[in-house]
This record gives sequence, structure tokens and C-alpha cells, in this order.
Amino acid sequence: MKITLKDGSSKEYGQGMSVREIAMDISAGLGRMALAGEINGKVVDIRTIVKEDCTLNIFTAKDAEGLRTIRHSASHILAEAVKRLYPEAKLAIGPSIEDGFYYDIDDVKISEEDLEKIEVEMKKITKENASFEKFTKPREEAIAYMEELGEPYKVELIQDLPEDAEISFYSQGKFVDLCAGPHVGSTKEVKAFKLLSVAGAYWRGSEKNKMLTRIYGTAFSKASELEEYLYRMEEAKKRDHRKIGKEIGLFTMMEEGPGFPFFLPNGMILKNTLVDYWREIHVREGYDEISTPMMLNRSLWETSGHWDHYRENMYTTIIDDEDFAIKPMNCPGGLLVYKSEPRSYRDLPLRMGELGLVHRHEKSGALHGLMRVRCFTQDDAHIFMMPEQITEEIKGVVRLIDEVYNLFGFKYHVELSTKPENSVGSDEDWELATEGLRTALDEMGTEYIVNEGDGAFYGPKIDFHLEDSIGRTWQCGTIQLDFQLPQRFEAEYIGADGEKHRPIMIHRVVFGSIERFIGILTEHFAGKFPTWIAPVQVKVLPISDKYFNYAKEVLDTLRENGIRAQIDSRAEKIGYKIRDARLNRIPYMVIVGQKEEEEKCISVRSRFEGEEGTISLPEFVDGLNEEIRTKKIRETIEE
RNA sequence: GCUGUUGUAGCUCAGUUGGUAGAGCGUCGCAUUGGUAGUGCGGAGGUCACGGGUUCGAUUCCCGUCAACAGCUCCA
Repeated sequence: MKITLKDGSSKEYGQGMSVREIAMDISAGLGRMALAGEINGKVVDIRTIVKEDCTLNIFTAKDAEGLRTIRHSASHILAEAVKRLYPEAKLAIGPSIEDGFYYDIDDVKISEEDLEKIEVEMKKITKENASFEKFTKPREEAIAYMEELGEPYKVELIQDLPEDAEISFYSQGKFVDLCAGPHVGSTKEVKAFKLLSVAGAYWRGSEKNKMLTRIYGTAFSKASELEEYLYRMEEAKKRDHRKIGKEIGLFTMMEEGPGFPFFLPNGMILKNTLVDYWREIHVREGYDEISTPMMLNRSLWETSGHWDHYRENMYTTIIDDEDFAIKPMNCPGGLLVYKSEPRSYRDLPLRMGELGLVHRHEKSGALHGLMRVRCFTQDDAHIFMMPEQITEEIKGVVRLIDEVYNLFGFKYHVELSTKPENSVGSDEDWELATEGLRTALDEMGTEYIVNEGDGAFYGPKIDFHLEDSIGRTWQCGTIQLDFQLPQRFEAEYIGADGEKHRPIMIHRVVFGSIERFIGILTEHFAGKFPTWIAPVQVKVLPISDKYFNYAKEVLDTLRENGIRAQIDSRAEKIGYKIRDARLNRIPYMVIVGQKEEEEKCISVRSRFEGEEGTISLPEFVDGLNEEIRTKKIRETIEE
């Protein structure tokens, strides 16, 4: 048979060689390092016997697939260790995941303190050097086998596999687990691993099911890589926006209002600066800005469908015996504005922006700093348009979001979310709307993944996801196409034909929520914001009180030029003031003493270059204003 | 909401095998008037999250509530 390899070369073998044997034949080194294979694009175990002509890839720890194999094997070792220490434990599932692996277990009480003990047992198992063996059983036998082993979750998993499936198992020593593979050769090949945490997780991801105990861990091919990963995670935690937000006074949370953030002066500057920027680009893009009430009556929310579909997330109250709800979304208010006067096809597309503060009752366990709150400002806009305008309008929004994210240097990924179970509207409308979004993305060549069933109840959406410091992703921008609300509200425009027509609506946000965006910004820059959004841009540091008057002159000049400056007039040494300004992540420090006062100049120290030397104040102001105007991002140096 | 963990000064944390608490930083005062990441000395500051229970006595043990953290579920 003919085996074509990754580099295009090919080899001839007789029948029935395993992937490992082929790897061994290519080179002894590759044979030792081989962890998994890929036959004609399908990932397979290294024990797989190759029977016919194919294209073969061999994965080592350098490949993502190889690392996944190590982690998956580590999860089996974890399961065996748990079974040895807690024989009553019932095993559920144990896959490899981004950055590690986990195993879900039931009928055990395991807390973080127990992890060390389990790790010791795992080390023992790796030392035993038990080889992973694969075997299969027909369905009925497989079920009986797992029943005999007392593993009800495994029985349930097998029962959900196709009727005619051959069920595969892997064993290592005396331990057996239902598994599709692939796995490494033997337990000793899992060298560098660590258990990280214990958490609850619902069986099969449904909150209707029992909550199991999930043990998280990670594994790498080398101890040095594991250490590097753990160090990186430690460093990433220092960028947490909740920590930095406290350190530099951006926002605070109070027990009196769980999930309702308090913005402090520095956070307010950040927020207002972002809003100023937002207004600037939205005027440019032809948006009008409106503002709709915080609270509207029940009949409005019944018309919109929120009363039926979003009730558990809405805060309600009674005014003069009538039910009112605080808005969880801005769209119904926007529709009322649209309907407040007759619209012509000449008005379309009509782009109505609104920085709307919305309130949603999120579950207590979902709250997370500024990333997930119960009241937030959406940089919303509703675009009313004719069907033929859909693609261009969506493209315009995609371009705008891309522009904003690029300005901050964000990496993002895009998801297309389709019709959920709890939805309103006809299948035809959903199909049309989903195609509209897909077409726009395809025409722009934007890469995206499809998220089936994850759309809003009134329409499909394109979501833009950004990463926080430890790699969790958060949905920020979103574009939702909606045929339903215009219908429910009987929105109309007069066409060129003089007849009434129904407009189509886009809901979209760029930042998503300003709160979440600030959270992402904070973690992305570790609080060292680009000068144009830095709450304090310049700190003036007099060497001693003797130069306070000159320092004050400098401060006034900076402020007159629109620069956010503060003065540190405490009776402290200059080194102390510099340290303090650095800890507050202030981009520029202006140091003035005898020399500067005499020469009518300033001495500049920045987060970007350290000491920048002595220059005249006007020159500094010009340079700074240029940096701010162009929204430049200067690289921060570590001293 | 669920599972687990946590809650001590403004912040970061130590401590009490049950006898009402301590450090560093910050803050305030005094001295120091300085040259690019921490000047020295002194003072103030805590119903040990909240509510019950056990006890002669609870910050400590038990129960409940609230909040935070990690994950699940859900979502901008």
C-alpha cells in the first residue's frame, strides 16, 4: 500500500502496519515522539492499523492534536487515580479542552485540598508505565460491561450512540474507560501535569440534570512548558480588571447593589472618552442619536414579546396600578421613535443610535466584575431599511466594528448564531434573515464559526468576541437582523410606489456594553491605557515645595490645552512620587525643580521611554496633543 | 440559580486549639526641601460580613442570610 506523508513524499508498505510502526520506520525519533495520527484527515490512535493507500500525518507534542492526546490520556489517569482513592466514584466524561483537561465524577466529595493526594496517586500511575490498550465490544455487550463495572453514566453514553456502533474502550493496567481515543502509548508518557481546581458541572451541560464534581487539570509534554503555562496564568491574573480597577480607581462594587457597578472619577473619564469617540464615528457614519425612557409600560413589552420571552430577566414595578418594566433592551423604545412620524423610503436607511442604560436580572453566579453586570450601557443603534439595503448596511456595521477593535489592537473572532428554540416569527423570515447575515460576511471574506440555536428570540445575529487576560472570551459587538419587531409594532414606510411597506431592522452594538468594553480594555492594556483614553495623562511632580508655584503654572498650561493633568504636591521625595505615578499607570510625568524653573522648561519621564529629557512646555504640549489626536498606542517599557 | 471555596483596618494579608485582635501599604501629624521606583519618627483607624444558636464567655464552633471568587447554566 502507498502512504503519502505530510511533506508530499510517499512510502510503500505491505499490508497492516500500525501508525506507530510507520512512524518508527520513518525515523526512530519520530517513532518515540508519535502521539497520534491522521489518516485522510481523520484523527486516529497510533495503534490504528493502516490497511490501504492513504495520506498520513503523524502528530507529536508539537502539534495541537498531539498535546490534546497527552491531555486526554492525563484525564484517564486522573480518573483511575480517583477510582483508586474513591472506589464509589462514578465516572461521567473526561475530555481534553483548551489549555488542559477535566473529568466529571459523581458520588464523591472532593475539594481542592484533596487534589494533592490525587496528584500523588496519578504520579504513581505514570510510574507504573501501564500501556494504553484499545478494544471494542458490540453495543449490548458494552452496556452490560459498564453495568457490571457500576458506571451508570457510561451506560447512558453508550445508549445514545448509534444502534450499530462498535463501542471502543481503552484500558491502562486494571482501569478501563469508554473512549474513542486517541491515547498515548503508555501512562509514563504523561510527564508534566497538574490538577488546578474543582468545580460543579451539570451532567450533559443541562441545569435540569444532576450536578457532578469536575476536576480541572492541565498537562504538557515537558515540565518546563507546564511551569511556563502556570507562570503565564499568574501574570495574567495581575491584569484582572477587577484588581486594576480597584488599584487605579475606575469602578467599585458594593454589597448594596450586586451587579450594579459604581463608576469612580477615573472610570468616568474612561467611559466619557469612549463615548466621545463613539459619537464622533457615528456622526461620520450617518447615525442620529436618540434617548428613550428607562421604564415603559407592560403593553409595550407585550407588543415587543419581552413580557413573554424575557420576563424573568426584567425588573418590574407598578405605577398607578399599571405594570411597568425597566428596559432590558432599547429596541422597543427605538421602534416607538421610528413610528412617531411617517417615514418615506427616501429616509432609509435610517440609523438611530442610542447609548441606552439597560437593566437585566442576571443570575447571581453569572456576575463578573464589569464583564457581566446587571445594568450596563449599550452603545446601541437600530437601522431601519428596505430589503435591498440589508447587505450593504450589515457590511457597514462589520467595517465599523473592525475599525474600532483595530484601533485598540484587539484580536477578535466572529460567530453567526442561528434560530433558538424560544423564538418568534416564521421559519421563512428566519431563513431570510440568517442568509442576509451570512451573505454579508461571505462577501466581506470575514471568517466566522456558526453557533446553531444561539440567536436572540427575535432574530439571528453576528457576534464579535474579545478575549480577557486569561483567555476567556466575551461577546462585545453584535449585529442582529430582525423582521419580527417591525411587524409586531406595525412599523411602515411609504415606498416609491406610494404604498405602505414594512421596513427591516438591524440591532447592533459596537462596544457591546461600555462596561464590558472597559473591562476588556483594562485587561488588554493591564491598566496602561493609551494616552488618549488614560484618565490622568500627565502627573506634574515638583522636586520640593519650593517649586510648587512653577509646577502649578505648568499644570494650568497643560489643563488649558485640554490635557488631563494632576499635580503631586505632597512633601515626598521625587523617587517616591515617580513610583506612585508609575503604580497608577500614568503615561507621562513632568518633573520640575530648580533647573526647570530657571530655564523655563520641563523634564519628562514617560511610561514608554523612561527619562525623555528636558524640553520646552509648548513642545511637550504639541507632541502630546498630536499623540492624543491620532489616538496613538505607544509601547510601554518595563523598567 | 447550581456545586465548591472565601468574608479580619481604606488596600493586601497574618492571627485567635473559645477569654473582644496584629503587620505592611495607604491616611493624618511632626521633622526633613530633596533630582528620576519606597526619608525618618509618631498618631488615628476594626461590633473580626450580617442574623440566630451552643457556651460563664463567640471574631473563633454550629445553622441561616448576604456578598465575593472558580466553574457549570445563562448572556452584552
